[in-house]
Amino acid sequence: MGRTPCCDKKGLKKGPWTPEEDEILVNYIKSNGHGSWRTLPKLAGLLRCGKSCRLRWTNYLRPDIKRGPFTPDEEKLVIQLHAILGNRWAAIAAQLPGRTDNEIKNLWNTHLKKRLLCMGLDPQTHEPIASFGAIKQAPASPMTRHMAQWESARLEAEARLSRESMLFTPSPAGKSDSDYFLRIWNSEIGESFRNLACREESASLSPNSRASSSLKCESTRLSASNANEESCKSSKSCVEEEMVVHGSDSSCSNELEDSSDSALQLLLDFPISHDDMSFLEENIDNYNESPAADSMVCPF
DNA sequence: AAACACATCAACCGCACAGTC
DNA sequence: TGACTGTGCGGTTGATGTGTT
Repeated sequence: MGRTPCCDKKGLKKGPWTPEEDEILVNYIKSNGHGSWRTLPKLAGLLRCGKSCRLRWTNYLRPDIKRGPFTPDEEKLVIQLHAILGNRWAAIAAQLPGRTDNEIKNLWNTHLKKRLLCMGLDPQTHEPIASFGAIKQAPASPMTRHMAQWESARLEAEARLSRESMLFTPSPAGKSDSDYFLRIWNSEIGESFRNLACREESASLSPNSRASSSLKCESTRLSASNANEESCKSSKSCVEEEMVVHGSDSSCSNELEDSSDSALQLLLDFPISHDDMSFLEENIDNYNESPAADSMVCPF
């Protein structure tokens, strides 16, 4: 039993969108919302299939799209997220406000993949390629992979919710990014990272201090959970709690933006597994310092 | 200036999954 | 419970732009 096509293809236009079509689509969605994508083209008077309309809107016409080249930080973030999520472009895109899955997928296929290859890293596993004679790296443990899968699923769910809420309840200018990351940090995703941190910390402590550490972690976890339930009324305190967990000094900035940046950085820099990520961290620095890496002489 | 190679990115295609009946 | 529908995602393609010979 084959699937029925998403719409009747006869008489429907394909190929690049014209400015007129864009205008029709934008005007329609602004006044009516997209509703059912399948019926949208008919209602809006477009000779396109619903799928095409959805793609055009999400990848190009959406008002929150950020255009222009990726910054080094964004590229670093993409690489780190790819190491965790793999080719789950939508989930990765959700962590980069204003960027689309298509855009990130293109960035990966045209630049980042090549750069990793040139650095002697397998773009899929992010592990050194043996033939490059790179430092031998232990494969990630099954536990790590399992955790990554859970994180991946959680990220995706969180991402979807965030994206939807952002789409329909635009936040004041300049506030969205920080709130966005704080939301992630205080979500289950953040919780699992916090728990990981607790385990890491406990493992390196004596039994006595381990007990107090786990208490501290538990109370932190509960605090974060409560904060989450209360929509994290005090963003700063949420982040400061994480500073305690990570054994970092609590001299974080009072600025909201700085706090959320710290939260994001903690999330990204967190040693999911030293086996998994440490070599990547080292290489990412090199990669950032040599933006022309993709133009290097490389066998790939 | 022309021809060619390569890079980029918008758009399409087909599959998977969740929801509905 | 299974057929069917709608939507989203990831892989791939092809048009266009840019650089090189």
